[in-house]
Amino acid sequence: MGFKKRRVKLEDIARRLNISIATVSRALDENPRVKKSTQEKVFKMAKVMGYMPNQIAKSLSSGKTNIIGVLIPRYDEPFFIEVCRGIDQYARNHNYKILISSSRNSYKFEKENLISFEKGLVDGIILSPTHETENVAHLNDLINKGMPIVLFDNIREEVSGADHVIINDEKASFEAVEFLIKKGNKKIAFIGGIKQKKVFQDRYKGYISALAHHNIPLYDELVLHCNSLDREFEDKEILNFFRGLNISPDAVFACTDNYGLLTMKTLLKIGKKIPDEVAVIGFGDLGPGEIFVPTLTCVSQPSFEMGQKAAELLIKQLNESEDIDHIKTIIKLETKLTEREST
Amino acid sequence: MGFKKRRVKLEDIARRLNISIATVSRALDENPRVKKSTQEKVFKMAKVMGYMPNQIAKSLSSGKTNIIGVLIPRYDEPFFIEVCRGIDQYARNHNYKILISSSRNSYKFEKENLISFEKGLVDGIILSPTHETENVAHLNDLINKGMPIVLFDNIREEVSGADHVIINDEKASFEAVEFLIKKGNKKIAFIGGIKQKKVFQDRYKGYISALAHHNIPLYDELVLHCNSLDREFEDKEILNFFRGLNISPDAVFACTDNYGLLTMKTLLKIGKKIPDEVAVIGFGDLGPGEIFVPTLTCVSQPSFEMGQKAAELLIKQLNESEDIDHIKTIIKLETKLTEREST
DNA sequence: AACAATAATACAAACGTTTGTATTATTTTT
DNA sequence: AAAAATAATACAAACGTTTGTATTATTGTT
Repeated sequence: MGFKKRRVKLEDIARRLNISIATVSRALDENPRVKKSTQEKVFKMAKVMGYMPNQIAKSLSSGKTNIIGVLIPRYDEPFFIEVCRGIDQYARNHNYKILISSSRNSYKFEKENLISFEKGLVDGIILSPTHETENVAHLNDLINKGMPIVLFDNIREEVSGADHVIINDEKASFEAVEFLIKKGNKKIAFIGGIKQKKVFQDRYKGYISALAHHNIPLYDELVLHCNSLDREFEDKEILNFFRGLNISPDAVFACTDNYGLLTMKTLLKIGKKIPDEVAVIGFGDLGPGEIFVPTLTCVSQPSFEMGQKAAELLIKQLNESEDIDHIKTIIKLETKLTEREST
Repeated sequence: MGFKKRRVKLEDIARRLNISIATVSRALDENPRVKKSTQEKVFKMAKVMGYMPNQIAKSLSSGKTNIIGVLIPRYDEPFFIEVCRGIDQYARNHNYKILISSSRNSYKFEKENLISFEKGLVDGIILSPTHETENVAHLNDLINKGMPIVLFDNIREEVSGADHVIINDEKASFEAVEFLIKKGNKKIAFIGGIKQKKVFQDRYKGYISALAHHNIPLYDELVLHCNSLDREFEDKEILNFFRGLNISPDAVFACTDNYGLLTMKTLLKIGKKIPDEVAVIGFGDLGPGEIFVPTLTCVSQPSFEMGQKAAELLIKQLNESEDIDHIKTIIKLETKLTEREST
């Protein structure tokens, strides 16, 4: 004891069997160029000696790591975790692993992380750019250098060489708000997220156009764009919003599950009955909405599937010939409205 | 266009400057062996040519990847994500990245993932073994091969060479139950998790001994060990439990946040008032308990810190001399009871 | 100006694989 | 039994770094 064993390598097996390294390598690959009986000897010896291939050496030699880099804005958002699960599942089934990083909602960290990915650890990248990403030059650069990239969630259309996986946020919101309208609601509040994010812009557009389409007036007072990046502050922001209202809404369309839950919590706190006095719809549908009392009606977003699709697109890119320009693919997934007790 | 650019490497810089690769390498390292003026030339040229070091080649040469493998039983458990956040933060500050995998609560996948880690991609491993892990030979093997390992959460004391990061589950539970008792409750239900997990065993022990210590009878009927591995089934399991009770509990000690929330939801559904008729305590304290109405009193577990500590222990191991046997360290973190509306 | 001391750089092996080409061994053909 | 065809294996370069040692260039000393 006391000494870490030196790893056994191809050379060790080769020496023990008195054959060349190349033959050992090919034998383990079940390459037909090596005789069946030799192959068996090699396999047996490899097992006896506890051989474990060195992935790093393989990667250097092959130029592939079989690792997908995943960059999300934050960990504590079930949506992103669910997307990661989807990526992970698809990737694993196709012999890829995933390396997850968080940009912590910061452009600076996003760039840093991408640079670390660029150092060759990763064959391709799936990311949701942060809202701070105004300039997408770093992404275009990376793509020009030949790095396959897939964007999801907060996509940036200016990024030309990357595939996109999205949902139709505007349509989904339109339908959700229309649903509220058809239930007879006329003073519908909007709780959005960071304005700079395309998803939230689109959800706002959907809200606006649903109102317009049904000739319902839009009250600016009933619109909140949450700016908090942290769970603890969102809470307060929403409470203050509802406390400060002069118009009393009869429904709320919230742009995330969490906003939906916080809204319900706030409404209950100020003594409103849900759904009798105020109806609430959330967006995302990742579990907690089902636990709350009352349960939360949601726009159900196929998060897991988004991850799978993103991985699928990326792996497809990875298998494309290197000397043909990639043709951008955009996948738009369907949402549906899941009605529960809050409406 | 149409061709991915070949990456520029040290050799390219060397050729352009008419110097040797070794000098370029040392220059970029700011090694004093190279003349200041040369260093500057190299840096400039590296920048001009867009040099990006090849991490894989570095790793092969150095024998270190600066990647920590993290293996958790499931992604959709905020506790594990929070631990990962902690690991990530500490690791990143110490120039390590993390590679997260999920064993999906299966011994088979756990082994598979560990093998993939063993292939040299990872300098060390942090893991929470699944409840299915009866035999820890695979862990001991890995440790004997020299792989640094830190266990957290569902630790296995039989694993001798690995550090542990844990909380005092028994004590935390004892205190939580005692808290309920001191509030005058006498029929306290217990909602536990998978019996095979040490954490749940210990929480159960704490429950038992708190009752015993205060001479409160233990009703087997009031004890549930949830076996569901999936969110959707936990729900039903708990509902059925409460529906089937003959004794009506005046308090519930739930072994996770989620069980606590599901308990509250169920109690509200069957018309109980919380906390007036039934008090509820959860375990973990990772957010959702604060949103629910009423908010959930919890044993607060320092999940993020557990991750940080685990990373700290692992990185310490990684820096230990290779020819000295590692001395097992166990870190026990403190919990505290956070009182909210449910008690 | 010759020599030593030191600074700066170059050379080459190593990390553990893969893979194209060369070589040797075996089988087939005549 | 020799030549040709093919099967099996060995050799060596490559992947992009790092690093110990050898070499060359520069400076200082007398």
